[in-house]
Amino acid sequence: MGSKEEGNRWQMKLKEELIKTQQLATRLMEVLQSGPGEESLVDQVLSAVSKALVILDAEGKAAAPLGDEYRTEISDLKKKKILLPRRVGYRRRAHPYTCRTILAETNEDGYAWRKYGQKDIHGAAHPRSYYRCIHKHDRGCQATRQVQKTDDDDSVFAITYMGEHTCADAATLPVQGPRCVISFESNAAGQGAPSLKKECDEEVVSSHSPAADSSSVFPDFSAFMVSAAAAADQYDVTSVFRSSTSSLDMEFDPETFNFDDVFNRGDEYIS
DNA sequence: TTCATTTGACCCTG
DNA sequence: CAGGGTCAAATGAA
Repeated sequence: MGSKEEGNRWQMKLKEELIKTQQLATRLMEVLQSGPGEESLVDQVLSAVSKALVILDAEGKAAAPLGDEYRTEISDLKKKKILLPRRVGYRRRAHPYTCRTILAETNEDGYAWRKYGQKDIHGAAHPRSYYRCIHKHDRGCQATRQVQKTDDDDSVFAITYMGEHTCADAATLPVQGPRCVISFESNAAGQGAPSLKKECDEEVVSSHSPAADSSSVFPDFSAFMVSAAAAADQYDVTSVFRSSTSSLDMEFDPETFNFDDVFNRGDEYIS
């Protein structure tokens, strides 16, 4: 095809355009001072562009087309840690979503999760597993969860949900929520409890506090209520619907109530 | 061959 | 610097 010189020219041009795009996205992010959705989108754009630049730089140095031979070379460089692009757009727990922790007998909740990591946690008997929604990439679903067996009971999972599913449809909606042994409430949620991480307005779902969004954790909320009540029959389940101790001081009819509304409003209150 | 999980390294926050 | 969250290559299962 073209000469080496021509190849370099289009690479330069491409790089120029990518840099321009990167700058524009950066400016856009500043302008937006945006909500999570837009910010994450801009992040993705920035990340993609930065990665492209890294690749382009690598390719450019070799000034050769991307043949298998060259790919192997890059792979080798990576192995030797000579060519390791810094993770761009890497943001930990940057999402402003709420966290909810429950205890459940199973880590199955009907959603499709992809495990992306596991860590031994300091002082904990069991490792913590990290899951994200399988639709993170194709639908941009930001929901993640952490699953860890409790120290005192191997059969009970402490599951922390972060973010909500934005991928929900008939194919992904769970048939039934997890069998919940018990769930807690930190009534300090929104009151700045010192133990709560700043970056995560942790809201621990309570059997007493259904007004907090339980639907994202247990889309089949009534099933959750029944199992929770069965597991802890000392709870006055009916009282939860009258509870005024929750962060959302409101009454509702569980038959007709729209949990999505609660969640959305809940976010406003929480954040 | 494809896809999910494992695992070690990277990176951020306190 | 330690601890923990995330990434992505390696590996294994279907």
